[in-house]
Amino acid sequence: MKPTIYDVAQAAGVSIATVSKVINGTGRISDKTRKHVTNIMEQLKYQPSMVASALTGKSTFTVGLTLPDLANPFFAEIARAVEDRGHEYGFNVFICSTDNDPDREIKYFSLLTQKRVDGVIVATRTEKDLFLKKLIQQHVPITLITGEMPALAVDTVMVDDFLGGYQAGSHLTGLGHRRIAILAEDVNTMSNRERIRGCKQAMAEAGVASDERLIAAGEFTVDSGKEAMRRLLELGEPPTAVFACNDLLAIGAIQAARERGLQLPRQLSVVGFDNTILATIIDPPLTTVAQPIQEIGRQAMDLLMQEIKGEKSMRQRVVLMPELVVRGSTAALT
Amino acid sequence: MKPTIYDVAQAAGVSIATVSKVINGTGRISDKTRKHVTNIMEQLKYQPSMVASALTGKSTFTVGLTLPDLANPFFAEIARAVEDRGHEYGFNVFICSTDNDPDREIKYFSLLTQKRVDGVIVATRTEKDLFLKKLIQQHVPITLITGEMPALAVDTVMVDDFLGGYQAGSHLTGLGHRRIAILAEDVNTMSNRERIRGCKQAMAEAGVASDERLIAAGEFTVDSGKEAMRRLLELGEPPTAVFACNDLLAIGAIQAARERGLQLPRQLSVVGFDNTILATIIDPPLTTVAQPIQEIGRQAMDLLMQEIKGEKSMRQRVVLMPELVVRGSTAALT
DNA sequence: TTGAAAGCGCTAACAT
DNA sequence: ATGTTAGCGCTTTCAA
Repeated sequence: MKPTIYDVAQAAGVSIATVSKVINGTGRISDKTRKHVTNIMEQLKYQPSMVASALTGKSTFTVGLTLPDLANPFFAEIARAVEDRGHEYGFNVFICSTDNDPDREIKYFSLLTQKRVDGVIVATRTEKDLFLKKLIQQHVPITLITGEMPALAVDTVMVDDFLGGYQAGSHLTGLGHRRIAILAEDVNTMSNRERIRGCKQAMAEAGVASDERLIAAGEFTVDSGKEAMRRLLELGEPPTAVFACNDLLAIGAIQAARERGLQLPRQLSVVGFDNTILATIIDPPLTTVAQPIQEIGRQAMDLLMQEIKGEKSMRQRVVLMPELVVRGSTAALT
Repeated sequence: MKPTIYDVAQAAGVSIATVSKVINGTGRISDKTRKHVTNIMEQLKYQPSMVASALTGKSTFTVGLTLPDLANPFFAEIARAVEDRGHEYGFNVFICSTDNDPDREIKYFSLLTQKRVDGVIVATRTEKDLFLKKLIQQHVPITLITGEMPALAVDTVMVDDFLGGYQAGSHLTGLGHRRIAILAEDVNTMSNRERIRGCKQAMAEAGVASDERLIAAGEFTVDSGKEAMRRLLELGEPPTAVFACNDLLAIGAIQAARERGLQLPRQLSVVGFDNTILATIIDPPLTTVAQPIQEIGRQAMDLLMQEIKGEKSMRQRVVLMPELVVRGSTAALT
């Protein structure tokens, strides 16, 4: 059996209280006994049980991270960033891919709360924010990322989607494009709506009319982007440029264009969003609006930690700036 | 405060023992009280504390997953597969990216054991298997994936790397290639060694000499592959085909070839390994040796569960078959 | 069929 | 400076 605090107390000839104190560095212990106990602990390879200590009211040093799909490179990168910052705090993270399935969300919700996680970072968003509301109701510290600005008082870190869309739009209009299509994951998510709005704003400022027929929606997949682009290319007057609301869609668009025999970027310019590893892998390399993924993970964790430690009474919203990264998938209209 | 079993007992007018029994479906309880108690629990939104129950000797329903880097698409896909199977068992998974850094490994080891995880799936491998040995020593159930065949009695699920290499090699020689380069992540990992050996075997059988100067090693990154390929292309008699031990390296090779102005696959054939999402995104689409990622995750979890439940005395090694997926990055030598 | 009570490994007053 | 002890929320004999 694993040694307990009793075993080390006995072996050291002290009380368990003393051992507890040297473990936690609390109370006043003579240097001598401290060292002695420390030695014994090492000898016995003693590992304090966090489950026992959690039961006494201390935290579990565990947080949950819910996201749609860990296999999606964007979320994988987010998860890594969150994990890293968590690790610095000595926290572990439970990863929870929900596939946007309410049933999975509920199941994970129940597992997380039963395990008494100290908080959860939510990168999912489903109908009516049911998951979120349940968490709030249970007073679980939360921070929201990758998302909307919900009608709920919750810590949030987000990027300025409008600005990102605007950057994409200006880039394209600046290149002379006037028939600009937009590919969204789902026009109903606030982030996508804002990106679209930003893009349209840039177009309007450049005197470019936006054509609703050039706005297509789908899912967060390459195939969805490809399909949508195919349809757009069949239009009588096809677009000369596309702004896709994420890299996966942008890649689908590129593939569809290739399929049609178009030369990129000469005959079609494509701008993505996210700046995942995929943007550097596709040919031509994707011009895309970069999200500061590291920073998102870091800030999300930081906010959550403050919440957990009760260092903060006010909820806050951190808005990070996106940045257009110009690569080879965009060119001046010829 | 969150309601405890006492609150439920009191509200239901029964003892905590009774409540415990209806929670766990143990003992004999009359249908009437069972329903009554169940109602009360719902009313109070009672969630049994797994930390308390874990303290009484039950398991934590938690496992750890160690991998080099969650942001690497291959490992992200592995993680997702593991998570999914774990979820079916009602388990959560702690993700632990180590960057192959022994310090991080140790820190995670200590966190995982202190939290009394029920087991860990290890997809990392570092010097001297220190991490692994520590786990074994602590009697933590383990299963190894993505890896070697260690000189340790541990459950393992692996793919037949030799066969995978052989498939890649045969494909290339079958296409008429005779100058075949090999890009490895690290010639010292057993899996890479086996892949190389398999490829060489296929070459030998086709009467193709293998040239040690055409074998390059690097890291598990695109850049590393690009760099290695650049050097190979500067050789007096450059290769006409490359077998890369993973998709990232293969992509680097493709990019280096492009950089040189080579037409793919006409002037250079490339075969990867893993069949990650990247293989379908790169242009030309990558011919690659597919690892059955879902199956790996599933089997790993299954083995671990058996181990945890003590249903099995023997350690086993499950060997899965890889499968060559032919796409556009390979062509007959002209 | 139900309940009383002892523990699981630890923390935190409170004594000494 | 160190020890005693009462919990933390649950499971599990063992009685009733």
